[in-house]
Amino acid sequence: MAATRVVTRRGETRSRILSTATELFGTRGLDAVSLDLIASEVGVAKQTVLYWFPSKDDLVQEVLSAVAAELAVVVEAAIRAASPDPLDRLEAVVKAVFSAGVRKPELLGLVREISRLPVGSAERLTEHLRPLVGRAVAWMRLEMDAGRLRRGDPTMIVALVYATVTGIATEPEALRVVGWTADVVGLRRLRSQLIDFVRAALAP
Amino acid sequence: MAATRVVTRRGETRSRILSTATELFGTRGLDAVSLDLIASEVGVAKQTVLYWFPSKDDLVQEVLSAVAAELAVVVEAAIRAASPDPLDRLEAVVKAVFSAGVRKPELLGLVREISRLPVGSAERLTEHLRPLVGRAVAWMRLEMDAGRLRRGDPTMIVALVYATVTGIATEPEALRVVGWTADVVGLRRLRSQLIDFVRAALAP
DNA sequence: ACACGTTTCTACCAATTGGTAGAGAAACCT
DNA sequence: AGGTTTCTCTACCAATTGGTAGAAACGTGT
Repeated sequence: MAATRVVTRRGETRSRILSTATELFGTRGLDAVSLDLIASEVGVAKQTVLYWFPSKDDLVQEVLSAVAAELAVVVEAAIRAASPDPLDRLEAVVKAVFSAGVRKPELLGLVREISRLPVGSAERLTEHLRPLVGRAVAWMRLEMDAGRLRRGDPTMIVALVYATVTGIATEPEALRVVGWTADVVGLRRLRSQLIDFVRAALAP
Repeated sequence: MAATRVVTRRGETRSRILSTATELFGTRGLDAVSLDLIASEVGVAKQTVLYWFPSKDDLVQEVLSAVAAELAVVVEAAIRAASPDPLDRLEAVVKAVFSAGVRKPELLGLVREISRLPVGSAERLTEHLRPLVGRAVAWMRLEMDAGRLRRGDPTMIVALVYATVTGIATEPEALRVVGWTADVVGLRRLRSQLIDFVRAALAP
């Protein structure tokens, strides 16, 4: 029986592999996801994956780059759209990141996995995010000096906000310990408390 | 050549396997750590591991129980030692958990891994932690009613504090993006900012 | 019709995985 | 001493891992 080949647009296979890999890596972890799994999920042979990405490591690198880029876009858009008041701006970013984390858990899941990436492999992610973080720190220092944000070490504060948001957005399982449910109501409640929490922590 | 057997106290091998497994699982993730690795780290054959723990899953379960128990002890001790003022008490707990996380990253690392544990497997951890969380929520509600803590949904607040502390304590790699260094000075600075952050977020 | 580059495939491979079977020490008990 | 239980080992095994070699299908230009 001759295998009937589904006609696809040029390069489409590649991008489908990339997005499937991103999702799987982000939700289950890099080690737990095999090339076979990715391939079967995409509906293709493992060797097709290895044709587009010479090795698993190459695939991981590209996934990390793509994730960092997407996150950067989300944050930038939120900043640009928000009012100049620092707490409003912060709320906009928190909301945007939280929404992204809920819609695509793999985004934050991958960022959170930096710590157990093979050394040097995380560079792809951090290099992409560094300018974003740098600007956030500078901006925060400015607002602190102007008395519109609570005083503190800006770099640590950025890190703390990041830890809080990603921590809360990536651990629905852990939240079930406190009786939280992942429905629409639960999500709204969680988001509103998250924003209150961050606002209270940073109000001058 | 006859293998010379090192004389060990009864049951010592078992506990050595357990603690080594805890450390490896917590720092590298459950999937990334093989029985062979654990065995060689302990200095024993893989089958010795399988003698004490009939399967990898059994080992994981015991590790989770042990971790949960240890965390519970740390938290309880901190609560008992602290002054009754809610913010002081909270600070004591945050300090204790943070210290534990720095001293033994695997503790919080494993808790953080709940979300990607095989379903039902996380129960061991959550069951151990549930009473602790329950008491924390009840206590927080009381203090809120008395006006000594900022108002909010107590369960969500507990979750947020947890997310903040574990997030910041388990991601030294991510912190390097903001130029943080993992030396004594960096750690002290991080801890002080973390406590300020949580205090500010919860002060009435 | 044919050649040629692109894309996907089948067929393998060595290494590693969790796990089984059973032998051989060591300690403990009459 | 001899027997039994406790503990650790060597020797395997089937399944899965990331990866290689190379053939077949496809589209395109001639």
